[in-house]
Order: sequence, then C-alpha cells, then structure tokens
Amino acid sequence: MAGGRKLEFDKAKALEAAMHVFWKKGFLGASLSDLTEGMGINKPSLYATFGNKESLFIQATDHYVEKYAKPNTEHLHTPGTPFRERLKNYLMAIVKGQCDEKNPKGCYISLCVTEAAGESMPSEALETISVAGSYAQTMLAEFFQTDEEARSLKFNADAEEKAFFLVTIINGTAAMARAGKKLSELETVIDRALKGVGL
Amino acid sequence: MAGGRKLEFDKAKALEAAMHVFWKKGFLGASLSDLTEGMGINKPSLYATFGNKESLFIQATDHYVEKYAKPNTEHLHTPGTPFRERLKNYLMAIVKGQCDEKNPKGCYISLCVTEAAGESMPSEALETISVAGSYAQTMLAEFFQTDEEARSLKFNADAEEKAFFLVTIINGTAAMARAGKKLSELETVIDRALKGVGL
DNA sequence: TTTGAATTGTACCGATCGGTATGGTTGAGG
DNA sequence: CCTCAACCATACCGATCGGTACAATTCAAA
Repeated sequence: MAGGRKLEFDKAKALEAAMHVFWKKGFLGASLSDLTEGMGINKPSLYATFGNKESLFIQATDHYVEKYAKPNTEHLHTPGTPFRERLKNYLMAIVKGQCDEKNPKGCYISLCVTEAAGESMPSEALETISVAGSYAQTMLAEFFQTDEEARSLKFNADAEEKAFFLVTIINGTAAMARAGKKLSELETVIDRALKGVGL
Repeated sequence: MAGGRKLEFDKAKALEAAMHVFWKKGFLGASLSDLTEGMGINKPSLYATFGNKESLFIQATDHYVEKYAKPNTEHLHTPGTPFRERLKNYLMAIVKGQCDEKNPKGCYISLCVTEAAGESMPSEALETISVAGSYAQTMLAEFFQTDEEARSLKFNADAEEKAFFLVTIINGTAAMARAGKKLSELETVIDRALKGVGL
C-alpha cells in the first residue's frame, strides 16, 4: 500500500505547548489562534492530530497531571526522611511549580476548576477537570491514614479535615502565585500552614 | 427646554445584576448577552447608562468592594470583643459571603485577579481589579500594627507576613467555595489558619 | 398641544469565535 | 518513476463577540 507524508511537528512538544496556553488562559480563554500560535501548527493539523479544542484540553490536562502534579507526591514517600520534612517538601514542590519562571504562574487545575464554576465549559472537559481537582485531597487524606510515621503522630485522626486544609492552602498559594507573589513569601505561608496541622 | 423619556429600569438594581454576572463568569467570560439578560435591559440602554463593558465592569467592581468587601472589616473593630474573636468573625464573614446561596460562589475579586493574569483584560479593568486585590492585605496588616490588643499580643511583629498568610487562606477558601465546598468544612480551615498565626 | 430631548427595540456593523472543505505538497510503497 | 495516502496552507463556514445607527416611542417643558 502507501505510506504518505510525515508529520512536520513533534506531537509531544505540541501537546506541551497547548498545555502551557491552557495553563495561562484557561479553557475558554484560550482561543484557537492562541493555541495554534503557541503550538506552532495550524488549525487543520491541530484537528487531525488532537480532535477538537475540548479533546485537546483533555489531553493537555492529563499531561499536566502526569507530568506536573503526580511527580510531587514522591516527596511524601522518600525513605529515611521525617514525616514533617516529607510533607513540607511535598507542599514546597507544589508551590515551586506555581512560581516557576519557565511555566505560567499558578496551578493549571485550580485555574480551570475556577473557570468551570462559570458553567460555560463543555461536559467532558468539566468531568476531566473535576476528577483532576479532587486528586490532591484524596491522595493526601489516604497518605495521612496509611503512612506509618503519620499514624504514630496521630495524623490519621481528622485526616480528611487536615487534607482539606492543606488543599485549601495550595489553592490559596496558586492564586497568590498567579497574582505575581514570590516563592520566598509563599514559603512563610507553608510554614504557618504546617503549624495549622500541628507540625 | 425639554425633559425626555424616563429610564424604565432601576440603575442600582441593574448594576447589582451586572455585578452578579461578572461574579459568576468573570470579565472575559461575561458576554454582553449574559449581561443584558441578567440586567433585564438591552444593549443600547446598557451603553447609554454605563458606557461600555469595561466601564460597567469597573462600576460593578467598585460596587462589590463597597457593598460586599468593606463591610466585613467592621468585625475587626467591634468594641468589647476579644482580638481573636474579632479576627475570626472577620474571616468567617468573608467565608460566609463566599458560600452565600444568594450570590455566586467564591470571591469576585479573587476570580477576576486570576482571570487578569491571562493577559487578555483591558488596562483600566486590570488596574481596578489590581487595586481591589490588594485591599485586604494592606487593611489586615495595618490592623495588626495599630490595634491596641493586637500590639499587646505582639501581633505587630511580622504583621505583613501574618496578613499575607490570611489573605492566602481567603483566596484558598474562595477557590474551594467556588468548587462547591460547604461553609461547615471551610470553618475548620479558618480555625486551623488561626493556629497558623498563633491563635 | 406642540416641541424636542432622552430611552427604547430592532437590525446591523466588522472582527473573531470554533470548526471544516479544498487543493496543493510531500514522500514512502510498489 | 508512478501512485496515492497523509499532511499542510488557504480560504471559507455559520455563530457569536463587543459595539452602534436608526427610527419609533415616551414624556417634560414651552
């Protein structure tokens, strides 16, 4: 049979670029012009490769979760590191990601969850962002309940409430980072947050 | 001379309605159709009365600050009430406003500051929302530095940092409220936040 | 009652939105 | 070298965006 022309762009790089556009502008705020410009391709290529805007958003969101959100959780399970230090490393890794000069400021998920409440997002995108939005909460609560050192510190008591508090903090730092606040200022927030959960 | 036809709508009610639309959708997310429908008037009336979309947004933002943000500060200065209680009442009043069923969930200012970072808002709207966004921080810091009981509790030390922490919390609760979390859950956050500033 | 300023609804403006049809270009299989 | 599948660029689609021109309507002053 026949084998046709090759893709002239790197699909993974294009998805990463799309993620950056959504991270900066949100789903509704990102126009196709913003996306094609940022990705360095034109509309027919975008549609042939990623479907439509909503499908591209879902793929970009999954990519963000896998590449930017989930890796932070490793700090929670570093062997030979005290519980408080692991938790602080985890929170600081998140905040560093929110302040990184190489990426848009703030948190992709937090931004899109906020946008979703405006009730103008298509249903599948809504579902994707909703799932991603509850990830940190369930992850942290389970960690408090199962980690050995956490249990010995009675951290399994009110685990959901403590996780909820820390997730709220992270959403707060995301908003502050997006507004241009510095990492050094946000570290003081994390230290006070740890006091709020008794550390 | 001559005196012309009367306005068929209540200007103050229309502005309040516009504020609700911006509160739910943000500046960019609120279309003129959303606004005219919510306000119960049509476009020429909107433009004759409020200028353009940006001008309407500025007036709606000022209205929000005066009617919804500033009144909360009264809790800080209630005579005969202990410092911690005044501070908690203040924070809880804000959170109640973020969860009120009669209004869109979350904080108008926090939403629009987040939106503003997308770099697609016109300059005057940007300036207005930027000023409004720094209001709570300066207000709280000054309160910690000048309040008599606060000073006796050494709260004037690190006043800016403590204010920054609490503003971050408030942005966090705004995000959580917008995502549908309940007031009862958010109250536990406030209690832990107070622990974070040593109360 | 006539006049004319002010508000109203409708219909429209150019620009941009998300999405697509089309036709030329590329390049591997035969 | 020819064929043909696959990709790319342009140009276009209907819908909606923010904003406005215009004419009909209202109502106070003269």
